[in-house]
Amino acid sequence: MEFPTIAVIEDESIIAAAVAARLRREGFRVEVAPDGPTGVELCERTRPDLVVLDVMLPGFDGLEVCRRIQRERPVPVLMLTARDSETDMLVGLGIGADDYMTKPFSPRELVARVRALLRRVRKFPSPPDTTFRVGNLEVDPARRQVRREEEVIHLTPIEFELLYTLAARPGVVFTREQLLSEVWGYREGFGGRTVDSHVGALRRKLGPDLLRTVHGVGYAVEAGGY
Amino acid sequence: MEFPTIAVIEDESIIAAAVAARLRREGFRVEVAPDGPTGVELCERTRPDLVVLDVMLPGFDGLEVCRRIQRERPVPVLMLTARDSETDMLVGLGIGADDYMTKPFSPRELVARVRALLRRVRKFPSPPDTTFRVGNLEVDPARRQVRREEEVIHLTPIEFELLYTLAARPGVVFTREQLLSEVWGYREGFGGRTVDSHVGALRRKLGPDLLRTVHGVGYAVEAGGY
DNA sequence: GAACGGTGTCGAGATTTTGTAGAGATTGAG
DNA sequence: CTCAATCTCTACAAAATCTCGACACCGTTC
Repeated sequence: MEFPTIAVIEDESIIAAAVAARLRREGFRVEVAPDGPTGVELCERTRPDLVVLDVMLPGFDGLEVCRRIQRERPVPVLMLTARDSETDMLVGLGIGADDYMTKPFSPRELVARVRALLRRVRKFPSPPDTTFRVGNLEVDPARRQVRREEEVIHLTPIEFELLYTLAARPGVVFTREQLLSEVWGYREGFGGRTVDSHVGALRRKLGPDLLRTVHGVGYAVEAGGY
Repeated sequence: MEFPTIAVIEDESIIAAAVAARLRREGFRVEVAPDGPTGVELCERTRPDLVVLDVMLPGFDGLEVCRRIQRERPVPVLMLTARDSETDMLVGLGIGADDYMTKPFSPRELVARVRALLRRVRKFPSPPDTTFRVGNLEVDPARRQVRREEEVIHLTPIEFELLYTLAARPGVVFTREQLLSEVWGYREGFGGRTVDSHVGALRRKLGPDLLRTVHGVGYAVEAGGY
């Protein structure tokens, strides 16, 4: 059984990277193109099941790309816009996009909408949000819950996302920058000790041994069930 | 399967050498050019998958180079700048670079960003951060860990980098200068017994036989499994 | 085997990085 | 609007790490 392929057409690499990483982690196959022409070519070649498309692109813009790929065959398009007013304008124009998101957006929201769109066309099942274990914890993305011995541990949204991101690849070290872009989605002028604070919060709630600090690099969850 | 080619356009040879050596060690193919015109010519000829580009170059500067190679075909560009303010200016100008690094930078960070950019384009897989063995040690770059019989040996960031650099080419002798530029990234007015100290620390932690002193030259890891 | 420069080692600051509490901003519900 | 929850970020303390000089020792050369 093949899971859906998503094409991401977006020129700002930091956004493209965050979106792609997130979608891959959720189990989708992802292809990325940095401009209009490449994007169209990519869609022709890989025939994705859904397209995430920035309106503002080098080459020719998102509207043109949308038109061209829809000309080939119908495919759901989720369009990224810079401002709400831009969205209104596009809707007014009757462009064939199926959903819109305004930047900045959270990666989680994007995944939710991708799943919703795919559900709507119902051609493919989305990859499941499987519950998995790390140490003595159960991480349940569908319910956005973490449990220890049947006991639900309350986490805030960001705490959950952070844990989910790290725990999905035990032992792998993530830099603060990577975490910012994967968990928060890129927004600029951002940083400070924010990541550290949330790591601290997780340690308070989950115990001090789950999250390992890698001095000078970043954080990782303990690989060996700690 | 071919791994990506990286073009490095940088006039300070000590930096160019360090960057090239490091990227090659990670498994990339690397081409170097020392000035703008040569750089453009190099890109046309070798069609690299990514360009590392100094802003300050003889001939014509990085901006011009960036424009010219992008005119040919889209290719991710990682730009090196001397100061943060310079980065801000470039971002403001909307030059088509995909990421920026301010000197001095650590070679490790550069590799991380190169990998991130390539992951985005996903046309080519980066060479893997594979775990390898040297003697009875396992060196695991993704986890930034060294293990002996499943036992993790804690190394500081510099210790890890130093070992990684030396162990990646067993038997090859590195001078202190080479190590300074490959491990530390070049900074001037630097030296003293710093390298020796860290070699000492490694010997304490890993045993006295792994690192061989080559009198009057430098250090190497024992080639034959010691 | 004496002289000389290279090397091993220790440890004292200096520096960098991290942990953490809490103020203020922000968001969302009612 | 008010209240509660959550988030960001500053400030400071604590921890980890780094640099480099002093000095003893070693290798090489003559």
